[in-house]
Order: sequence, then C-alpha cells, then structure tokens
Amino acid sequence: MSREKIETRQKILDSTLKLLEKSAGGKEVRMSDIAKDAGISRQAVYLHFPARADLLIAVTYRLDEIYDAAGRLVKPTDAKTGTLRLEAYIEAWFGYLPLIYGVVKAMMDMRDQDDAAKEAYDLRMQHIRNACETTILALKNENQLQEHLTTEVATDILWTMLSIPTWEQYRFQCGWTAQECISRTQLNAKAVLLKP
Amino acid sequence: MSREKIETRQKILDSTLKLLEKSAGGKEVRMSDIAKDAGISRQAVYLHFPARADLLIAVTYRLDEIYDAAGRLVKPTDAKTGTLRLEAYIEAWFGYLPLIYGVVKAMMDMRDQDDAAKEAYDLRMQHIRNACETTILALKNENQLQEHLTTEVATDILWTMLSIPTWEQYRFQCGWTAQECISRTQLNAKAVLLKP
DNA sequence: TATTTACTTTACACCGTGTCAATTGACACC
DNA sequence: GGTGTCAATTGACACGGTGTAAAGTAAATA
Repeated sequence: MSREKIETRQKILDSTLKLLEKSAGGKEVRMSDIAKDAGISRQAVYLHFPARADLLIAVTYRLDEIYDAAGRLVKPTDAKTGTLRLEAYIEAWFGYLPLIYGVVKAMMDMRDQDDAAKEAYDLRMQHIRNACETTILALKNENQLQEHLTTEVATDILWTMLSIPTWEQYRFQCGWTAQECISRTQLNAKAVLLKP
Repeated sequence: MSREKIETRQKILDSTLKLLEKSAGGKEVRMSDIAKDAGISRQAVYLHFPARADLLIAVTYRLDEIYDAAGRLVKPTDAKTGTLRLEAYIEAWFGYLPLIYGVVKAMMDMRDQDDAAKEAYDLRMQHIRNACETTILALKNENQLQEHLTTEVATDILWTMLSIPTWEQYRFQCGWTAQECISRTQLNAKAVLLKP
C-alpha cells in the first residue's frame, strides 16, 4: 500500500527537520545524513524527493503546518492602530523566525545552486514584503508615515529591517537575544517610519 | 629568477579580480576559469596559492591597494561634527562597497566551507564595526546620541545598517541605486541614532 | 655544462549529488 | 499457489569541483 510510502516520507521530513534545526547552518546536512537518521537507504530518499532542493522545500511547508505560520503572521491584523500593528508584526515575525531558522538557512544556502530553491525562497520573502506593505499602508492611512517616505520606499526599509540576514547579524554577530531583536527593531522601525 | 613568479602571481590576482567583478556572484568562478583567463595551467595557480580561499583572501588585499581602501574610509574622520561624520562614513563605505562587491561576495560564499576565509571576512567586518564605534562615540561626545541607546547597542545597529546583506537587499531586492542606498541609509541612521 | 626555477601535462583521490539496474520481501488479487 | 506490484535495498557509476602527486620541458643561472 502507499500507506508505507507516506509514512516513510514523513520520517524523511521529520529527520531533515530535526537535523537542520540542530546544526543551524544547514550545510553539513547531507542526503546520507538524513537517510541514516530516518533509518533508510540514501536512495530511498531520492525515491520520495527527486532532489535535495525538493526535500528542503517540502520541509518548509511541513514547518508552516507545525508552527501555524499563517495564524501567527495574520494575527497582527487585529491591532487597533497602525503603530500597534507594526509592533505586533515585528514581534510575530521575529518570534517565528527562530523556530524556522535552520531550515530557512539551508534554503538560503541552496539558492545559488538550485533555481527551484531560489524561487521558493523568493516567494516566501515576497510574502513578508506584502505583509510589510499592508503594515505601511495602515500607517499611511492614519497619516503616521514620515512625509518624505513613499509607500514603496517605506516598505523596502521595513522589509530590510526584517530580513533574515539582518536578524542573523543581530542575533549571532551582535549577540542580541531573540527578545532584544524584537524590541530594538520595534524601536528602530518606529524611529525611521513614523512621524516624530 | 623569481621575477617570473611574481608576474604570474599578479596575473592570477588580476584575472581573479576581473572574473569576480564581472560575474558578481562569485560562485561560477572556478580555479580552472581563473587559470584559463590568466593563460596558465590550473596547476600553476596552485603553485602560487595553496587553496582557493588563499587566492580570494589575497585578492581582497590587492583590491584595497587598487582602490585605496584605507584612504577612503579614514577620510570621514575629518568631518567637523559627529553628524557629518556619520553621513560621511556611510557615503564612504557604501561608495566603496560596490567596487569590491564581487570579491566580497565570493569571500562570503567561501565562509562556511573554509575557516581561513571566514576569519578573513570576520576581520574585515570587525574593521567596519570599529569605524562604526568611533562614529558613535563622536556622536555621544556631542551628546547627540539617543538617550536610550548605549554605545554598544548603537554601534550594533549602525553596523547592521551598513552590513553587506543589508546593502544587497536594498540594491538587488529593492532595486535601489547605489546613490539611493547611501542617502536613504543616511536618513535612517540619523532617525534611529540621533536625538530628535 | 649542470642545476635550479617556473610551469606543463597527465592522472588520480575525495566528496557530495544524482542516476541506474538488479534484487528482495511483503502484501494483494484471483 | 502463482503472479503482479510496490517500497525499499544494494552496489555501481557519472559528474563537477577541489586539491595532490609525479614526471617532463624549457629557459635562466651558477
């Protein structure tokens, strides 16, 4: 039955997830490591996922299920004011990011070797950008946005403040805690985007 | 004579530089490409540089010579006020970065495969951070720094605003021009760091 | 003339990804 | 019981890129 097949597929996904989460650099997680962890042969992995990139992409979807990405990142929409919404979104995204970091990192590394990986990554980043844009629009509607900023430029700026490399730098180069990344980014975003 | 040797070494460095600059992703510049461009055998490259990482590192030094990195990045020290200095430094660094981007990118990609490359890269970033710190100190001395910011946190923030991934995002994801990267970052830095 | 130096050619080891073919073991259907 | 099929196994291999090793060449130098 294909029952077995589905179970093995899950095992592969879970093992990949586990390995990527622990060695949060992604690079030293080879197909053979995944196979070994899942208790199957390396070739069996290729039976379920034609290439490493496909596996990584599938893992990101699994991840979203597990942590309810949609729910988390939509919640800030409830906020009453634009400013609160800005804060809530920063908190939601930078609160979610640490959970998915290992996998995201692996995707990033894969980008310049595999077009599908690049596409999947870019799509995700585009989602973040859209969320940034609606947040900026909320500010603009309340006439809170700095006058010299167009919607687009403001979106670019917020998007970059919330980019993964920015977070990585704060977290690992500057040694900030995850909470500091959130609260300081909230302050910075307000300083840059909002009227005085 | 070792005259020949030195000349060949230069040829290798120049070819590497040329190739890295044009295909500004760095990844598809192989040792064999470099050799071909320099008009020598691949093995001759290894005669001069034990490994790819060593070659890349050597290229960064060559680059600093060519563009007078030291001169450029020290000039902002002349600025009369802390604010001017902040602006001058952002302009200097983000003006220099495009020139060296291809090589820097190659170094970044090399980082997680080679410890020496990582070390060299980190050292360079540390230099940037030091410059950020002295800039912040200048602001602090003039009592221009936001009260809620310690020197260290302010340095971290500026350093991250000036990080290569941040610039990459502005430049290639957001499509900003090099000049926009400079002027908008100047505005943002002032908004975040300076008292209102 | 003999040696050294810079480089060449050829060949190969290593690693990780991905492919292929032959085989095994389990279950299902009639 | 025989047949088919499906998941997975084993073992081998191609490819691309880095790096190593050895033998040969041609010119400069002592």
